[in-house]
Amino acid sequence: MPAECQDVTVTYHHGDLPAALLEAVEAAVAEHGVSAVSLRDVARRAGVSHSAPAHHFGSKAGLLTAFATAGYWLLAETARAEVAALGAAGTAADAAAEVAAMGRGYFRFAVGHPAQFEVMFRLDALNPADRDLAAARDAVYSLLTAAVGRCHAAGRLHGRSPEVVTAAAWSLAHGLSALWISGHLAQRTGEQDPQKLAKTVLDMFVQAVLPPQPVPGEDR
Amino acid sequence: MPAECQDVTVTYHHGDLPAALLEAVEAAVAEHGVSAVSLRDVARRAGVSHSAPAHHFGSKAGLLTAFATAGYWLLAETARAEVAALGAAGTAADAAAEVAAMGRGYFRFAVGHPAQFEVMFRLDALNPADRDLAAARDAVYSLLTAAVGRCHAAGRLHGRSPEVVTAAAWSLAHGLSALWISGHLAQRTGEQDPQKLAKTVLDMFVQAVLPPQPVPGEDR
DNA sequence: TGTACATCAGTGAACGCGCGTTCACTGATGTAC
DNA sequence: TGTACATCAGTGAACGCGCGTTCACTGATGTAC
Repeated sequence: MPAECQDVTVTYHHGDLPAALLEAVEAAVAEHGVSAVSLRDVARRAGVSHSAPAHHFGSKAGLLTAFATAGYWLLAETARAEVAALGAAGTAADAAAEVAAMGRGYFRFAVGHPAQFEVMFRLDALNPADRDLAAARDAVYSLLTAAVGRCHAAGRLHGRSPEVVTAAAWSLAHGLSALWISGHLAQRTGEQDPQKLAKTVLDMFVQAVLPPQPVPGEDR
Repeated sequence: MPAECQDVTVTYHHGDLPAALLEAVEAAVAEHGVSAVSLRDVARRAGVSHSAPAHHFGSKAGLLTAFATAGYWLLAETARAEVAALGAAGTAADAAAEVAAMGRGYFRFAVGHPAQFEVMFRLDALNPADRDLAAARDAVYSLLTAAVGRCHAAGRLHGRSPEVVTAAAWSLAHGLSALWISGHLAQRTGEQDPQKLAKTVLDMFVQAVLPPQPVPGEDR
């Protein structure tokens, strides 16, 4: 019945049903909100019997946990890509610029995959003890702490604690993402290009909090 | 049946059932998470028939919208109180310090009423066109824009756009709140006192982004 | 002081619904020999 | 090349459940006269 499957030979074995189910979750969340997602709805979207998702993921929480885990990996990839784009021009880049780039990556992922981003932080819907989820989360977090550590080494913390700078940078990127997705920031700032807003805000933060070694008489 | 009602004369008319229902929402959300809240559960907690909530609030979305609206008013009050506490010592305070105080108020509200804070941003569960909700939201937002405006007037924006500073401050406070409530920040920073963490982060932001008129040769 | 009446708060039975989970099953695939 | 068998993906019927909403109702309150 789904249009996109018309020309595909429908077989008993799907091929990669787990992946198809995760895509269906994205669509279902985007359409009806996280609270309205059901295993049966997801199965319907994937064109599969309603008990198939439970077969692969054990339970509703299992399905959402897998979806969130995939989200963290994709977030890590997006942040890394944004940092890599910095170095395209040349050399081992400015550590502070990397922090800003990661913020942009975080934001880009969130805005590009709002449903997934939301599920990642809907803790009451996930299996809290899941190992894979924790590993994916750790991977993302260590990207940020490493970059702040590099700023520290480069003498750009100006006496501030790395933990505090990390918490601030993470909070800023997270808040930007959540408020943009919810529509609040778009409504209040009138800004239409989310990436532009994020870049402006993040650059301001990095410039103010992680300036280069102070030059006497510097103004900004 | 609820213990706290034992010594109260139970009458047919409750007195202030709407308020009691909103308190029950808080408890229900805190216990089972937003997704698991039901009108029937809330009614049960308030010791009232399951159709009473619909009588007062029209629908489930109506109940949650009223809960969120009350949250915005309380948030505004908390932020104002934190600013007022600044002036206790003396005079018309530092505009930048007001921004930090509002951030602390935002955070204090969120941590003190996590269930309410969560519902306020669970847009898919609210009546989006509700007038009272919009008015309460506006009240909160205008507190922040006014404070940033005062910073502007005091020459503390250093050429930055007020809109961008506002977006950054809001995002930072919001991200701090969301990440603390979810437990992520507590886990990663090891900090146990949320207020202390918030104060440190917010002070750092304000000091870096909204410094006093630059003094030649200043370092920090 | 007493009676009538309008108003509104709260009730409880009934409805139809979609849900998550379970379980015995069937169909397809691949490997061993 | 062919047969047997194990494995696992996916099925579909069945279960019991709690839900939101509706609606005719009853109980309490207050006001008019």
